[in-house]
Amino acid sequence: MSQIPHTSAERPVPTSADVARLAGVSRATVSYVLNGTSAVRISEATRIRVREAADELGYIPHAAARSLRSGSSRMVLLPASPVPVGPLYSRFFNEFQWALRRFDYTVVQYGSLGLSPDEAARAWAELRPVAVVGLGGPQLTAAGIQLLRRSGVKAVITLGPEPVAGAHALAMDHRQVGLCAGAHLLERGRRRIGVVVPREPGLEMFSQPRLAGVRAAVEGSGATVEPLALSYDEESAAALAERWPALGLDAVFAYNDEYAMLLMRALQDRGIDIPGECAVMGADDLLLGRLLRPRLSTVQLDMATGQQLAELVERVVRDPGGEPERHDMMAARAIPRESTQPGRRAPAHT
Amino acid sequence: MSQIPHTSAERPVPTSADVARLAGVSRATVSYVLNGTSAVRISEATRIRVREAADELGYIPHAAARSLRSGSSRMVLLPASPVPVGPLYSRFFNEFQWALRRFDYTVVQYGSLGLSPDEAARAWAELRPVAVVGLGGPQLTAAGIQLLRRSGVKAVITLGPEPVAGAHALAMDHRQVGLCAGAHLLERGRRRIGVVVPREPGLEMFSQPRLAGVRAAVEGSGATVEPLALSYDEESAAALAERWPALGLDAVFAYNDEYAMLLMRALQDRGIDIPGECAVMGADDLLLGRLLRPRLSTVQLDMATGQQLAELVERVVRDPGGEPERHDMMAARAIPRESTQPGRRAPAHT
DNA sequence: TTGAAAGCGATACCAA
DNA sequence: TTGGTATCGCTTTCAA
Repeated sequence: MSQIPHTSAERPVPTSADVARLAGVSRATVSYVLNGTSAVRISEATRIRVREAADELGYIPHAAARSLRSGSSRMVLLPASPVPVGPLYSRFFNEFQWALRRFDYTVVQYGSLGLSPDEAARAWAELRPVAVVGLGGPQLTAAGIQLLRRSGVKAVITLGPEPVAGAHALAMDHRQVGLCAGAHLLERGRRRIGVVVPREPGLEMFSQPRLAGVRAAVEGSGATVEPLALSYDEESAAALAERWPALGLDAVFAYNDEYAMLLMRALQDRGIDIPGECAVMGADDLLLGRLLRPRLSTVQLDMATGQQLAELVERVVRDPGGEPERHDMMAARAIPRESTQPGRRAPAHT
Repeated sequence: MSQIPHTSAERPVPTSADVARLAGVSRATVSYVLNGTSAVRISEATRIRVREAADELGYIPHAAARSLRSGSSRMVLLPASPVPVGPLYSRFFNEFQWALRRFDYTVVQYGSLGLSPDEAARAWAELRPVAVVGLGGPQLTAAGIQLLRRSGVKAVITLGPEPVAGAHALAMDHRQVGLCAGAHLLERGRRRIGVVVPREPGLEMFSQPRLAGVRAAVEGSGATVEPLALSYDEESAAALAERWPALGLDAVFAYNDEYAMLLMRALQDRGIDIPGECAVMGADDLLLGRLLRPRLSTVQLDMATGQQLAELVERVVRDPGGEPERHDMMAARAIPRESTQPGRRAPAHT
């Protein structure tokens, strides 16, 4: 009864039936025109009428209805990372999404913070994506992968360092990072190497392989490796610096450039000379490493390109039957700078 | 004909009809049991039979079918940011998603890199989300918002500094940041203030209001404000430092802590004393600012909590008719450290 | 307490 | 060249 002025907010959302009615054709014809179905020939006049009707109504197809009917969603689901990703990952993800869109996929990130792996997998499966691409480890377990496959997901691809049963893997082997760092420090004559392992949850997936890499690098050299837990705050760094003399280390690989900066500052504040008394090495080659004094030696990563990964997705979706493939797609190399230089004191500040 | 051994990969995805068949009941009963419909009483025996059948088949409901039938998706869509977000935003987003899930929403991020605003809005609308929450500005335009509303989106909420027509706004007014910084620098006796404006695209939305805030702060004080374009790389910073003497500035507000670190290093390398000759101020209160020498003064932001935003979403979805609300939800305050201290030289390095 | 059946929106086969 | 219609998986009203 009461006429609501609501700026027409109550107007129902137009469907293809509305378009058909306005254009004076059937819904089938609307579908043909709007999807450019080549198997059927429609007169130019009708095409135009349909298009105009769709425009006038502001018609937008309903993805759920379409995928229900067609049986496939062309949706690629990426479990969103709960930890802030660095510029490296960010660039990779952007590339990846862009490449997937060229293959006509819809890319969607689904955050599952606070969900158990099983709950998360269930939630993802409800969306019936055609592919799931995520970090392995706690996020994407073997059980979760099985569940996804049962609910019609054609391609499950993990990016983690460890391949997971049942999924294709784009193995970004972070041991390479540790190997590089370890080899570089050995070469510089360091013998007692500390390795920072962040206390922050969710990072074990990267930190453990990096630690293992350092261990592998020093294997048989007589050098020793000492894991050092560190939280990303000043107190933790200060406490570690306090213990430093007792540890008797002459080098430290600090997980990444940010932890390296944190620890290096704490060590310098305790009067420990870098690199004279202790070499410090980071990873990820962030800009900040070049801004520090001494300049921070680091490990640079070449990650897989998003394009490559998108091609893998497309291939696996097309042929879901194949055996899980495993691709190694990470190269690492040491970038020596001042913080690991042998036999000299840090340059004085200007 | 040909029996395919494919590890049962070809097995069709179970539907509620399969569950019904296995449990020996109708699909209606399955729906009642699995959704815990309270209006209908089902005997305990059947409930158990249905649950067991569902478990055995690994049945997972089809979200698209459900939302098609029910007419609403309970999906909240967040346009994903193409630029890597800092720890501040990351924490906020996590909180927000968590809170939304408590309201039984499904949160999905949709990246639209390389899509025009109109194309992006169309792509979002196809998913028929119940709400869209995004940064305003180039991402979410007035036209896009209208399109979304027409396709049934109940709540469109922008987070940007500027409210956009037709959307509710949780205005995070970044002018506050500039105001704080400007006021702090004035109070410290600085008169010629440079303001770094990042050249990186996508940041104007924040950098322009921050600049405007500084301008507002110095209004009438006789102090001057000089915008300084800067890219996030060493060359750009070195070039700016080169021009520094000619600029004759005695303070600079560097957009955020990272740009501040970049510029401060370049200035120090040119032999310019911080804060003696020039005060440097950052924003976002990152850990790295405390690790620099001199320690970096900064502006700390209190962003809206995710809980608050989730409540706004829920409220607007429940009552979509209301006038667009505008909430101001950002407070900022200066955190003075060494890099803006008056009348003294930087402390010597140990 | 349970089942039959309508229908959400879009697509594609078969007829006309 | 175009239209009628069955169908995808699920919810929900109405009957039994």
